[in-house]
Amino acid sequence: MSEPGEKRPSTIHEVARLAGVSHTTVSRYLQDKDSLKPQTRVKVEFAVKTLDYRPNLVARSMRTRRTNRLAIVLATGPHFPGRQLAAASETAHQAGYQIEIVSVEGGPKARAARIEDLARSGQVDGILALSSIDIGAASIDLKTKSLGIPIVRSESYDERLHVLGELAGAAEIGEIIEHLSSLGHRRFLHVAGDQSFASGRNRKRVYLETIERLGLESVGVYDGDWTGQSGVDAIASLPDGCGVTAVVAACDLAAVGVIRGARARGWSVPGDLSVFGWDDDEYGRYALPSLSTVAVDRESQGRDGIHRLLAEILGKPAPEPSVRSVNRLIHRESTAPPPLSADSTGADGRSEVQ
Amino acid sequence: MSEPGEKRPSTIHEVARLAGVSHTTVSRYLQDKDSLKPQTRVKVEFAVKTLDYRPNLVARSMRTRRTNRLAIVLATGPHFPGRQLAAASETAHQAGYQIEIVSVEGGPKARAARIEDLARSGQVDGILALSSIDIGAASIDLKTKSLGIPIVRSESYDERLHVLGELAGAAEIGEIIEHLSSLGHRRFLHVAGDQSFASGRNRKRVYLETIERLGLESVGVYDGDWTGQSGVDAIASLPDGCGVTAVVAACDLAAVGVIRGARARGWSVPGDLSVFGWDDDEYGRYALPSLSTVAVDRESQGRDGIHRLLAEILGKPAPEPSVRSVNRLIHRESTAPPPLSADSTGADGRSEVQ
DNA sequence: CTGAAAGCGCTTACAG
DNA sequence: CTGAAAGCGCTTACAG
Repeated sequence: MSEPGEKRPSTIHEVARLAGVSHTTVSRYLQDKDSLKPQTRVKVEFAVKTLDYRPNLVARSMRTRRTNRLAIVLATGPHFPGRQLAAASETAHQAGYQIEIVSVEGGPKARAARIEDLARSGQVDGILALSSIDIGAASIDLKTKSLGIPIVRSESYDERLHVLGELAGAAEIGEIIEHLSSLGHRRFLHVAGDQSFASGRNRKRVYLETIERLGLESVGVYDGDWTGQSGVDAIASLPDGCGVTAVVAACDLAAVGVIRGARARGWSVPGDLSVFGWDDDEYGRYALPSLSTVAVDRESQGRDGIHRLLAEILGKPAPEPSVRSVNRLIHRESTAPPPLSADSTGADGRSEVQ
Repeated sequence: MSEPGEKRPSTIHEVARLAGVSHTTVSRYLQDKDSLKPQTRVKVEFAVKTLDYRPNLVARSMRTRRTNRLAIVLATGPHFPGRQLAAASETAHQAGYQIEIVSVEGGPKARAARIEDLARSGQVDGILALSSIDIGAASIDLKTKSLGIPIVRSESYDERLHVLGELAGAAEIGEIIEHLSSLGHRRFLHVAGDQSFASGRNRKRVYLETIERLGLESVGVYDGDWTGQSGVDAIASLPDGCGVTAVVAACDLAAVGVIRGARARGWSVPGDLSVFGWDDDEYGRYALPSLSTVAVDRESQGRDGIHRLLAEILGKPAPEPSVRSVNRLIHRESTAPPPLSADSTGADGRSEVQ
């Protein structure tokens, strides 16, 4: 292991010796170069450069009881929150913090345990749980225990304000249905996301409530799992002649599956069936037909999450989100008015050739 | 900051006091419960449980000079290596290591600097750079410097063996062209990936070499950037009557763009134009037409990367990859023999309605 | 099998 | 402006 060229990193003492000062002075230089008299500063500067010295961050943390590191926990899955992360990293770096991403696996219980270990390991100053991870009830346990460091759950602006109550974080599903209704659609299907995720549950609930509120009809909810296959299966499971003309999918991938499933039954999209997704994934922009969807302001989510976490760490009041995060509907080729004969998805089937 | 309910985490000394033993004994208990005599062990066990004690990992690391943490560095981008990460995490956990994911931003220079800082911070025992990140020449600098900890670059099996020489990591491009050629295709187009990535460069090089080797024709290489738009633009840039019948895209997203671009010119896929992607993204499976592509064995990549890193850390010889990683071609609806009249992508254009 | 002592590499009062 | 001393919470020889 100790090979010839392998230098051990130099310590603050070695720098001090080379500079001819005490290690206290070197430490001071590290904290604030201007606290040294110029002549001393030059000597230390030289020694640091010569030895290419970097402070041992573990030792520093041990002494200061701070790490300047923030953990973002998430579950690796089909929907990796890359854009939230990028924005969160940038925000954290600006505040002088490093980000570490920790993926936690297993059930809610195992995940909560892992988060608690992390919180109490002394290795990070705070934890941001992206909303894509579901620690559910376990997060309440975490709250009541004292973990020593703040844990913040990233949520959408709407969820945070609780303004929309039951609609929290899925209000756009209501807008989608209203829009489709205004185009003339009356019979809907929802391909739900994994119900172990809050986002999946909320979208399903808002779907049902909006159908009810507007006096529309639902041919049912297909309990999917965010996959393309669930979209295919949802359509395949529909009885002939059900008369559905619009599908609200919980995510873009499921929506693409719905379109494929529709094609397999000879239904045209959007001729016979309108399909709405959620995510604004890049694929949907180029798909045939391109996908109507919900563009999520992931950057704000990541940014605001870090801001709230930093506020808690520093003991400041929770900040107002800089900009109201906008989850806006994007209308593309997969939605249109329903066919004149509302039963084109009925028993007689195919109204489009290939 | 110090709120009423906020307990400070307990220390090994407090456990020792409660158990009526020395903190040395508690530490010993933490390392190996069987090294204590049963009666003592019970007392310590009780104290640990009562105080819900967790060792401060920062202090432990400081003392042992090991962290049992591995960093995986990557650049956040359109192709997030979720599956490699999941496999890498699992492998690391089995070996008793925690994984931390660090995203490094900026140019190659800035990224290399960030990696060096990390390596010398004492916060991790080793670093795995997923091949999706390009530290290029900077990685050589990193090698020559002594960073104190091992850094391993994750590469595909082929890259590692250097068996294929120039074809490293992109051999499947050759297979794709051979297959398309066997179907009767003669004129090709390559939509290249970002040339600042090794994978982008290799695929382009193998494309050109294979075209040459098989005596085929290329109407050119469109220098793309992994996006769907680059696929659209590549097709739009083609002169009328160029006679191309097959497109080899550097990734699935570009391939989807190509299909959309073809449709915009009235070309049918695969009727007039065959399109091959690379990635086996889930979208391509459900797209219309579904996408022929290359399935990458990302799990093996992640697993093998960690195995090699652990071997270096422990000073063992580099392990043979458990299974030869197989990047296999998947043939779906987007490829077929060329049209009988080979100039269907020519000036007269549209051979398919809608 | 157990305890007293040293020390990992830093930072931060406290003196001067 | 600078230095000597204490200490962050652990682990690990070294004695007993």
